[in-house]
Amino acid sequence: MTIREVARATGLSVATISRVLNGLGPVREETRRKVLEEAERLQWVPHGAARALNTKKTKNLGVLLPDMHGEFFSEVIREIDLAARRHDYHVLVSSSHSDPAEMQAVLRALHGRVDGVIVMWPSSAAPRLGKQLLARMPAVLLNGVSRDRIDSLAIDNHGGAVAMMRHLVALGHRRIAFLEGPAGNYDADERLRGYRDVVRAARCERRPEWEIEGDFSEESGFRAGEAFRALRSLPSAVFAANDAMAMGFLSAVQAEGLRVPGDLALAGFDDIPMSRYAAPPLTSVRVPIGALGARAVERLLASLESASPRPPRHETFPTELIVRVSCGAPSQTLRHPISAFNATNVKEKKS
Amino acid sequence: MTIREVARATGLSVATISRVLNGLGPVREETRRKVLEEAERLQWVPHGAARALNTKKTKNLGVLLPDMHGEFFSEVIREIDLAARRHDYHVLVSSSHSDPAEMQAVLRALHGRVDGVIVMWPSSAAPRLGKQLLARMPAVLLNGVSRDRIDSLAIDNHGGAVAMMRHLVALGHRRIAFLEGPAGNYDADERLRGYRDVVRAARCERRPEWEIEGDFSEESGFRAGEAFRALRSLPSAVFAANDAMAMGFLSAVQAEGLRVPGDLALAGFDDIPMSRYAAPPLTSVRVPIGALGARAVERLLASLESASPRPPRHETFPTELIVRVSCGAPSQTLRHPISAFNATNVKEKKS
DNA sequence: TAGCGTTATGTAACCGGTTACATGATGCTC
DNA sequence: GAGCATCATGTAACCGGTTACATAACGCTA
Repeated sequence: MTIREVARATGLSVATISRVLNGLGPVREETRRKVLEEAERLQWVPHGAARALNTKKTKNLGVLLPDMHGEFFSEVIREIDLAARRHDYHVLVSSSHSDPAEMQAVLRALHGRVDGVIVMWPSSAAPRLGKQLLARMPAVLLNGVSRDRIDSLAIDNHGGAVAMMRHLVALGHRRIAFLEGPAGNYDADERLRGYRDVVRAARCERRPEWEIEGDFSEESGFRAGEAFRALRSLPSAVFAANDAMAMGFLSAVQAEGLRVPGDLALAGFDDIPMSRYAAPPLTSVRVPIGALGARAVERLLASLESASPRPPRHETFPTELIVRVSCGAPSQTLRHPISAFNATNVKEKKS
Repeated sequence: MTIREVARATGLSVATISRVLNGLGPVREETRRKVLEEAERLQWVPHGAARALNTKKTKNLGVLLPDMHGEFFSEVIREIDLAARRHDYHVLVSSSHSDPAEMQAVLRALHGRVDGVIVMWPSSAAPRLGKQLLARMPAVLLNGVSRDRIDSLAIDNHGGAVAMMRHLVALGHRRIAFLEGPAGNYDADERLRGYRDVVRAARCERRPEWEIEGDFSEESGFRAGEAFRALRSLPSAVFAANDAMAMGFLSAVQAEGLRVPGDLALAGFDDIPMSRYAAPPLTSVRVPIGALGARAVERLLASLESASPRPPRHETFPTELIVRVSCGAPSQTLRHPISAFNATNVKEKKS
């Protein structure tokens, strides 16, 4: 079933069929109706690849995600898909990439299948490779700051961590441990940096053993919780780099008989849905996942649809402190504004 | 940068370039090397749409998901993507469909963009619409039994629910409430059916108010937990149709001072990662998400690659009872075998 | 050295749309 | 009624690959 068959069935030419389909050239109302009727009757749908070949627009967006699990990623995909569909685009995902070379291979294979890509690559090594990888394809980096001339969006990880630490300090804590995310992960590193900045600024007690290793998984949090008792000096609060680890940690220390927040304050990051239902409900930092995905699509489409190349922009999304009872404070929500919220140009630099 | 430019640069014809690329016809080793070198130097990658147009293979698979959140969907996508990539396919997702008409529209738009689709449509209404929707595109139904001639895969929801109920009965419970999933959802309905079957078979006490409404969300579980006290007659156990609701419910009843499993046994379904870290760890029914996704891909590719149409098959995946302490039993794992595990032909019927 | 099979490569049609340009019909003005 | 603008439609080139078929070169045998 091709456009030519529809043309034959209606006694018109292929050009007219195409015009009706795309609402372009002038077409008599009667002709238009006849074409639509016949197309419907023959169940004809234009062939995506054929169309893509000469318009050079596939109406597909690629989404590349790192090798990680969890609710966070499903939310991002969901929001991206919703935003894309509003603009008549489809989403091609490729998840679970651990290694730059593999990602590059996928990126090449995407030539002619997508019009642009949204790349989420939280490895700190990303910026250096960004330019080489993405030079030939319009792209938006999600959650990895680019030092190249590529649009990018990020969460204010540092600001969120600082806000949480200040909250803990305000509650009187000076002995605060940090449960780290995977080394080399951009989000994890930024959150750690925020932790350290406040530890220094607020003259908190500092001990190397209070920077505990983790990898963002519930299990690593659980293991950290099991090992917690063995610390030579116990902190009064633990700030986990994400909620999943906080939940695992919570489960382990409660099994050991520790009471939260009575004996120990606990805080997380991400505010996943489950955190509200933890026992006790978990104080966390909310991350605007949906807004992030939608904005990435907007940005990408804007640069696809504008003829002239636009200067790359970097945008940081603010986070929000969600105070529940796991740190002993009364439940409330504090917005945490950051100065860099409005889009700011990244200063260009030679490659 | 097209194949013709590579041809010009090497002094060869486009046919030879194409042959080298696809490893087809006979090519001199020296020629092959020259082509590959030049392609690399010019950064040439074949154009997906052009290729798709005449091979009639896009090497893309579509995945249509319903309008639901949560870890379950991200796992399914992940596994599908991994399996697809092993076979050199890409995955085009379209999520958040609530309405058959909308889904049909997307399905049409996929013509010429994908070679086949994996459809997850847990609405009980799906089977009737399946044939009309999917007649023109190779498809595998995930988690919705088809009464039409379409391949399908499903979880043994009924068997899993029965196993859990028997476990509760074996622990001495006769007053068991069920926290339902959304009405019309296939998984939810099957789990409810399993609950009712055991209630009847084991002569459990029956009360209409013990079939509590829910919609699979944490929040609906939480609300059910808040309302729990108001029941005129309290059950000794609650079986939630999924873990997310169980977690919400747990949070609410614990806040009211109920002890689990002391005062009340609680069980879930899905065995999401978080369930292991609940306090108390949640007894649940494990669902083989990964295997399901991978198998769907295998099936779809098999029917794409075989020339002759193959008879549609329906396959049910077994579940596994995961016993933790939320029901008061000692922690252990029971496999629950079902008779229908091996693929069985769905009997064909006239449409 | 003619004849033939085998191997390496070239030529051009084709996939199913879009669109620049050509053509034909119609209505309006003077 | 000739000239011209406007509208509706048709013709055919083109997008960038693949592949059937043609051709050229080579080696081998009789």
